[in-house]
Amino acid sequence: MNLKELEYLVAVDEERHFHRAAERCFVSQPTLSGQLKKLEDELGILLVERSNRQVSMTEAGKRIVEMARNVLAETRAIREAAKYFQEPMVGDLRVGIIPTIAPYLLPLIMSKLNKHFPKLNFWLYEYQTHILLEKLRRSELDFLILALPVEKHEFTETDLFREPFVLAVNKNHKLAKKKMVNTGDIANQEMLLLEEGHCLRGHVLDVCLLAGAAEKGHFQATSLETLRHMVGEGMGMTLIPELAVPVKTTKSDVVRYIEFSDPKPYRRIGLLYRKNSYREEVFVELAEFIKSELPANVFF
Amino acid sequence: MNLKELEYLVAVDEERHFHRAAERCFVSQPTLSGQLKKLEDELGILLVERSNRQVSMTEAGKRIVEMARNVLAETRAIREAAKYFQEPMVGDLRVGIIPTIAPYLLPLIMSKLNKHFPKLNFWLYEYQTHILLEKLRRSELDFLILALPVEKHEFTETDLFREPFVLAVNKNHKLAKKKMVNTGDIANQEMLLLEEGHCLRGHVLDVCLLAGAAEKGHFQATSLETLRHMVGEGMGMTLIPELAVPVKTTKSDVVRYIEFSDPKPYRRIGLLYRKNSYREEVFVELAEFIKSELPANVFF
DNA sequence: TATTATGATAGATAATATCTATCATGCAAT
DNA sequence: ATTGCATGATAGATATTATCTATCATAATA
Repeated sequence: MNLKELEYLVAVDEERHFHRAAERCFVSQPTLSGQLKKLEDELGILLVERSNRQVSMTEAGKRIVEMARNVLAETRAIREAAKYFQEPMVGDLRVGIIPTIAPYLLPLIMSKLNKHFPKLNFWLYEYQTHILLEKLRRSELDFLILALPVEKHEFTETDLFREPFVLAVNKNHKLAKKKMVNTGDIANQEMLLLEEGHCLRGHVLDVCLLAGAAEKGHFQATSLETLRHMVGEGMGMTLIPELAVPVKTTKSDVVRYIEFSDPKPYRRIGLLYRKNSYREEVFVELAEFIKSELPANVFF
Repeated sequence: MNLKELEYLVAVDEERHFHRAAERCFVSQPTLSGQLKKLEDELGILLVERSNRQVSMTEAGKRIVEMARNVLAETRAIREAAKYFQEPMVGDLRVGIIPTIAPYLLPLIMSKLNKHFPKLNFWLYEYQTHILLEKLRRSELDFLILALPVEKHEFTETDLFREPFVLAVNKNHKLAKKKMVNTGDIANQEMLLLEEGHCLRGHVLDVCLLAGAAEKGHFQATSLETLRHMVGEGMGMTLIPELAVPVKTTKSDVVRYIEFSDPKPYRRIGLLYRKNSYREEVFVELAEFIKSELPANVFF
């Protein structure tokens, strides 16, 4: 068995055609045929069902081509790791961020990140936590920025900051004039929440349950911005994470944002990457840099 | 890059000596030296630090040798999978079982399993759940028999049976003469429990908390048999899983086992294996067979 | 029945992994 | 300082094998 044979097998699985598969591997069709046959002989089983009209994989072939893909992915990873060791802070970095952080955090840090790590290319992907975790596991992403904890022992967590929640109410609400609120103020209130799937929904719900507030039924929002507009329409109140609060608010704004007095409710935001990732040092350095560039209001 | 180069790298890492490493790979030392150099040239980094007196791995080498090991492990898995497809019900099967099931379940099924699957060699390993899960993840074991659920999304669960708990009391205890008990009977009682680490401890504790019983302090047992003896010594009562109850009990036995009336407390016992394991069919067939051979008292 | 698409086979060639023999280096004992 | 020893590197020859071109075999289709 060798890596080329496995490449040929994968190519045949994907092209379902020996000639095209061979072309893709930059070899002639007899070469590919021969090497594939050699692999089958060595393994003692038929992997590919050939007929003059169509190519298909046997049951064994389907299983083994998956394993072959794993092997090839790992060899790619070796090459990438080698490149990294040649020069650590160079190359592509695929970053996953949850939708309730991305639009508020990225404008604060991206230009600084690009300036400080000029040879790193950041590829940004925005998905909900469960999708990000799956993509991280499959090595489709290199690290994530999301709300902690996630409690997956295959990943390493690094804290970035604690983001306080702020109460968002309509300007006509009786709480709108207060400078500060405490959790007692929202007891027995009904809260607008994000739809299922957003981790923020769960965190806000936790705060609400603790404070004695409940979810306002039939009003689940699909994004934080929708939620904000719903508050603006006077449909209810909600909790907004600090970074999503506009920096400047004027008296004409229909939504008022009111800080909580201590102990403030908050969520932990952090960085997540695969344990023993060879780029661990990069991630740690990134985390340190991001921390140093954050506004003071997320450290309290 | 090819598989042999990776083998040579791993051998050098393990032998820390080019000649011995070459011997292990059945090639001459110049061959190994040359191929390793080729790998380093291709990757563009030094993997092995050579001096006349000692061989050591560079930082990059340490990381990459780990990845190389992964690649080689996966190729071994391909070969094993191929063997499996040649003849599915043949070969070695490494089975992990928790200590509160193994000594009671295995005598009931092992001889029948060996008769029914004569070409399968069962290698049995007894550890607590968290160790088994780690070994399963690392492919050191093929499947587990343990208490469900474990809620690891990388594994597939298959139910085997529901094992009722039975109350074990000393023959002099006031409950000893009852034919049946219900959870009300153990309210406010103190229970002897297994030490931390055994999943059975948690399950029994759940039942106790629900029934209003509490743990008897300072008396944690290291095994189910110790627990049974402690009951025999009159130190207290406990819950014993059905399969651990002796088939025949006589009036002279110091421990009395009393069934619960419905709804009986129970634990789910099942089979666990890695998702997408190519041997899934074997495990499903094994589960079916085990189910068909179990005594009726674990199905209720 | 001829045509076409497809994978298999044969034999030659190029690439390369491997071998043996030897060298270069530096530590250790004298 | 000198010699011997252990160890990895190098050179050149050889064996292995991956690959190529040309051709064949097969079956579906017109």
